[in-house]
Amino acid sequence: MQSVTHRTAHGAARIQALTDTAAELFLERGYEGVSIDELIGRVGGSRRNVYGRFGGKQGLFIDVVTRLCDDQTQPLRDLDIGEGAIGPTLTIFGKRMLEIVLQPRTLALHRLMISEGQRFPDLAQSILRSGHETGTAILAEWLRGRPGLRHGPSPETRAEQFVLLLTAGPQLRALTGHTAPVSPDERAHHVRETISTFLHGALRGDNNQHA
Amino acid sequence: MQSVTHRTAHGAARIQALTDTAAELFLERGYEGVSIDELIGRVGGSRRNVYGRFGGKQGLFIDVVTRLCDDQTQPLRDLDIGEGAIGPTLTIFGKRMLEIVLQPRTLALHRLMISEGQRFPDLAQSILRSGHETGTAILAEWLRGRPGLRHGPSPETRAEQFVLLLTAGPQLRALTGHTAPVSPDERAHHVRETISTFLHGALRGDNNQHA
DNA sequence: ATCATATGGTATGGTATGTTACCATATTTC
DNA sequence: GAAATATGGTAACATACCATACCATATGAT
Repeated sequence: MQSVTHRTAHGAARIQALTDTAAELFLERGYEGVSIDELIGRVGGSRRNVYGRFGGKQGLFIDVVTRLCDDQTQPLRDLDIGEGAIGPTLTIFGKRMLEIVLQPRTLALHRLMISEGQRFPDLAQSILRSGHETGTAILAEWLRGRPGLRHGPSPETRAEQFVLLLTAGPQLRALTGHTAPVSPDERAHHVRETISTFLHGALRGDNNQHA
Repeated sequence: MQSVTHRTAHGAARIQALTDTAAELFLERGYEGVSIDELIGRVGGSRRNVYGRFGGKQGLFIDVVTRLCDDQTQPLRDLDIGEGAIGPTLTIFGKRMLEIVLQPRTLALHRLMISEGQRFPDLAQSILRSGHETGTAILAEWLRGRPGLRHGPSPETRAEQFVLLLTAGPQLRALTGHTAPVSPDERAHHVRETISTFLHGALRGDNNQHA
């Protein structure tokens, strides 16, 4: 293990390239699908950059995925849903959220969470928190204190219901190789269907009776 | 490749034990996590049972997972939801479906679908069809021709919405190591919340207006 | 009873991989 | 300018693993 300080400028750039390339490779093929040899072959430099700075393959993986989690959280935090009526607000939120979830990087990170969840339990939870849970928390905060919601489930539960209703289907299809709703029209249609069910339910002429 | 007929009784039992053990190991550790050496070590016999009958590790994996798909479909087909009112019917269906989804085997198969989906695309779709899609198809069939549903999404879409709303959350938590709703009470509560939102929506005093 | 076949057990080839070690060179710091 | 340190490149070590081959034996078919 070498000192963390005293980085050569060239070395710092090398480390940057190392983590960037490692991120792409890990996202594409998972933990076991990437060999240090190939990684070094692409980036250049020597193995000591991996073992000296990250303590090995596992350390590199943890470092890379942790960074990917931060990157994933950012666009969710930037998602400003404003103060409009509930219908338009959910439309804005839904379109943006669906867009983020269906990005190749988000999908790959989600796959990583499930594939390597046994080997790296803490990482799996970090991914879940930085993605899914952050999205629902933002929506829950908006829903809280908002009038007009039916009694029953908490805002957190409502928010999770909406997010799952919105994302789970397309995400599952994308992960299994089916084509997800790719065109903006298809996505808008899906968002509309989701909001309709979420707000009004499937029952016709429902007037607040119980199930 | 040896003849498929002329199986010794002893040999047939050996093959059975081979696929059974392989199923457990693959479900637990994935494709790359299992070595032929360990498999043979547990079951006994020789490697030729793998290479002669299944053509190698990939063949064994495909055979095993295909069988697991059939096993997974069976309890879904046995799920008789009868002809009752929509509320009680969804309760029955929801409880049973949630129970099936949260079984360790179902969870492991779901994880396999996502982990090895790149290496075995056809298998991933088989798993999706035999599980998720079979469940939604059964519910969609029941919903079709049923009066009282709001216009808009098709029965297939409605059924998928219900199934995702019901299963996606607990499944995701279970796959990432969080504790899923394990006690019958927790599950019943989750089913109730799901049905409430699915039937009536989140909006109070909703009287069929559009979003 | 005899022959064909399936099976067991072991050995072997070849490849891939994670990890550590060593030495020469370039770069930074004093 | 000199010492300290980071970095590059290569090699070596130790495993692990898939796949195939070979021969002796047990089992089933005729």
